[in-house]
Amino acid sequence: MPKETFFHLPEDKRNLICQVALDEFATHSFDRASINRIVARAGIAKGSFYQYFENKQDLFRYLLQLIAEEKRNYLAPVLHNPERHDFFTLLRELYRAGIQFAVEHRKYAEIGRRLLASKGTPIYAQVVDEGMPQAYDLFKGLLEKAIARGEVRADIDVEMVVYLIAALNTLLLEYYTEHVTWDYDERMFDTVDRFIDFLKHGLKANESGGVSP
Amino acid sequence: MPKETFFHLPEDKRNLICQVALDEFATHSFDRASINRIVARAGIAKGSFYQYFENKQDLFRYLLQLIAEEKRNYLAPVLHNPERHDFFTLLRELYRAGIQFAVEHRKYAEIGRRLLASKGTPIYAQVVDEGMPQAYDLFKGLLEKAIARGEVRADIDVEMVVYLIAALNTLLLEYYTEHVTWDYDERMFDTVDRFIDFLKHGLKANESGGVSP
DNA sequence: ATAGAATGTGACCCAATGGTCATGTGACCG
DNA sequence: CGGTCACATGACCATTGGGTCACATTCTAT
Repeated sequence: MPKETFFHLPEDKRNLICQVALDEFATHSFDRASINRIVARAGIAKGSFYQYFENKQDLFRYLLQLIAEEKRNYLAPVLHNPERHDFFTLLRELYRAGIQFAVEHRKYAEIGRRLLASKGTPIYAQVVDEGMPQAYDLFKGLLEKAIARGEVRADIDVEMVVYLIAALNTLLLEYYTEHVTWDYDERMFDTVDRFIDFLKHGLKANESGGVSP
Repeated sequence: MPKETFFHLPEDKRNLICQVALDEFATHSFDRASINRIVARAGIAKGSFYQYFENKQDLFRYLLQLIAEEKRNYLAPVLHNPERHDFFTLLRELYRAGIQFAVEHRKYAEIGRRLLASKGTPIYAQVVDEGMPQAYDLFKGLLEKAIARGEVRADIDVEMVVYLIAALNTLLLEYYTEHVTWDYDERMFDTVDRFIDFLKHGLKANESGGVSP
């Protein structure tokens, strides 16, 4: 985490450094992100950078923290009282909130995506091990309750489905932003609904000859 | 692609260089893979390396070609006569073959995974743009035929489902190798079947109160 | 005004990398 | 045997990066 000196800086200078760094990490993998470029763009001396942050990873962790905090603002309302929704509606809201966060914080989303994709690199091992179990536990808890309430089939492999639901979260965002749009509008609701429909009913044609659901 | 000199080498020397390079690219991202390490481990002079390959990317592309050729051996039998299977059985076979390839060629699988995950890096843009449309077109063709034959719901968003089916291919492998095992045995059939079941029927509990399918 | 603390500076350090190039070696041929 | 060609060699080059450090400047308190 940043040193005291960083927090002594005027706010606009702090923001500038963070914005420049966010740009850099959103544009390049961790390995290719360059402190030389960051300091040049932020207009600070390189030595000063090390007065604010321990090292490159320290900066990166700080940014990840900012990102996580902001994302929490989007997810918290949905998770405020999960019992008020059935499982699929809750999932729909979680996915929707995730997309809203991403389209309103594009750089944050890209940094998160790069981080997840960096599995098998040193930075992943050093930074990621914590946040994942929480997300898994959340989905698992929700799924088990939904099974108990009869909303979700009881004959599924819970671990596998938890894994899928979490992964589909990422997939949905990627599909929407790469194949549909970066706008937060009707199409987003459309796309999320189609994903949820797929999750509910699968692909198989109904054998009675009618349309599935 | 490699220079003539590479193919003049004794076969065992060629194989050694390839094996060492495969190790390197399976262990590190493209950016972190080091030619210095490769030549040291292969016991060749660095200058010699550049007599065999144009540069790092040339070597990488050559390895990718080897990988693609080997993978084709696993997929070709399944795709030999797709009409003999219904859509879900065909998909099951494709997924199964993909896992078999991966567990029998672990390094190849890891290199492929790293490459796909490297979206947003220079190497991805330079190497990947071709292979993807083919895979998409394949899945799309199969899906459209399945819809026409009444095996798959006609009310789905084809583009989206093609995207999902392709992505689930990767997810299935990741889930199996990280959460189940690297062995090619009963559990693999089990896991694939559960994935296919999910694809067919989704998660929603059957409203008539019985078990879904 | 002055001293000390806090902060700013950028040249430098060291390591590592991909790639080059002048030279060396060995096989082959006439 | 000498010349030529194909290949091998590893020191070198240029660049880049993360991080350091001796010095400079600014701020604050007395």
